Amino acid sequence: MPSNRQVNINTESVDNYLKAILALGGPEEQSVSSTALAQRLGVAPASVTNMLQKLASARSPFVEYEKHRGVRLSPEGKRRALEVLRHHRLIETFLYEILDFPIEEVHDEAERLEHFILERFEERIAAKLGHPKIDPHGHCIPALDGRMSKQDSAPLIDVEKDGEFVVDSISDRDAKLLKTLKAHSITPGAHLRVTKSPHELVLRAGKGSKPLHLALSAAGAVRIRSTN
Amino acid sequence: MPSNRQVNINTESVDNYLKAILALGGPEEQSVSSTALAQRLGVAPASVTNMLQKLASARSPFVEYEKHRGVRLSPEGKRRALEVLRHHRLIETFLYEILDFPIEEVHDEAERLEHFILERFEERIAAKLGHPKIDPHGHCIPALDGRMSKQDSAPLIDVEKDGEFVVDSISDRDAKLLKTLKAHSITPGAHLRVTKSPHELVLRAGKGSKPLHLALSAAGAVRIRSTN
DNA sequence: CTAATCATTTAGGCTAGCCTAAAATAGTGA
DNA sequence: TCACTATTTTAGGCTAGCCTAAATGATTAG
Repeated sequence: MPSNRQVNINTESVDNYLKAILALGGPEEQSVSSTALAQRLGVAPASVTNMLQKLASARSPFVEYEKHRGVRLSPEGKRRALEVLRHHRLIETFLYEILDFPIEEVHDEAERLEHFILERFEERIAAKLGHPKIDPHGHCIPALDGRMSKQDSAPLIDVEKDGEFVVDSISDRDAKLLKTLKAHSITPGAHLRVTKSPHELVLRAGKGSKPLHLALSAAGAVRIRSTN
Repeated sequence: MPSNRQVNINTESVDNYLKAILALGGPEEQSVSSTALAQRLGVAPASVTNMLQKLASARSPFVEYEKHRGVRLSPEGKRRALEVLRHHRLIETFLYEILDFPIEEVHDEAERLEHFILERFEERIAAKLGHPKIDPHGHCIPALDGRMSKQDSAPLIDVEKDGEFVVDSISDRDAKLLKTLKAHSITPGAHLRVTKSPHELVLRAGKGSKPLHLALSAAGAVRIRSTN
């Protein structure tokens, strides 16, 4: 009696694992460690191992996983991860544009809703919004087929010398930071003058807005591109 | 060591039980049997008993439950049930009005979403919709404080003699029926001529629409009021 | 090249919510 | 009233997803 029993996998939990692997793997889709996943998802490393084993041994596996060597998305896993990301960003856009949510609140609400909507819902809000390509944080929204244009931007933390840039995007995971940045008019598309000092960056957007002193630790959340 | 351990209750499941008790108890809030609940929720009677015991022994109980005598909502349970009902009906209205969903699809989608939205979301869509009092099926939407105006209508199945009526509301639980009714212009507010025969009702709405032969078994889904 | 450290996996447990089968209770007709 | 039937509850099991503690594997400093 071989142990090919069917294992049921809770979609919500799986989605969260896949999204985390997508995000942590970065654009080069590097393999991701259990610990990194555990930290991001707020669960114990042992729980991650457990789930990865399930994901890898499903009928059509969502991940490629070798013991002790981290995990990568399979093509199927990547497809699903991008689908969830598309849901997430469309919902964020929708909450912001149609329901007038403040920018710093859309992430948490979208996080909750993204698992429970069907294609039809997605289709309708995409249509209602005119099939947007960018969400209110400046992030690309994957197309229906999973294609997503490459980001032509760099994290603010990599800035070498003082200068002027355009804000490309801002991570949605830290609501407080998002609110602070908004209060200083630092939003996607804004022009930004950056002055570097040992422990912080000083940011100035537009003219009327006060300069913002940003700890280097927070500067990874903002991506910029050159003004031209 | 007393057994006063804290029991965690999954909100989604609880919500479904509370909604079912509210619906089956009717406007007089009669006590509801395990079997009726089991049937409506699609679970085994034993599962219902189990859950009712949990609901009744929670810190602030959602139901009043006596073995073998059915179950009623506690004030707290009623409050929550009406809150979920409000969510459900607001979401339905929203899907129909803003996202242009076909009427027969809004129920299932709302069913999925209603558990996962926060007050803030509810608030926004209520505002966006102009604080509607009636959903697209003709059902009252409970107010924020749980108050809901009494239905001044009767089930179509109670019609004694032929006559003309106004469609008050239509149950959203049978998508197929909803679609059929729509095709015959039988929607909330429509004028309806009803002809009774032993096994069916014949319904005619407006002038251009064909008469609909409706089995008595389906006639509980439609509520009517008198034309005046 | 070995020992210490760090990362990861295994083993064993827990809870929620469902199930089935068996036991108990309530209701009813003779 | 008593037995029969239908309803409801109890008892015992299962799975998913989490946990902790212990064991194992990988890596790195001396």
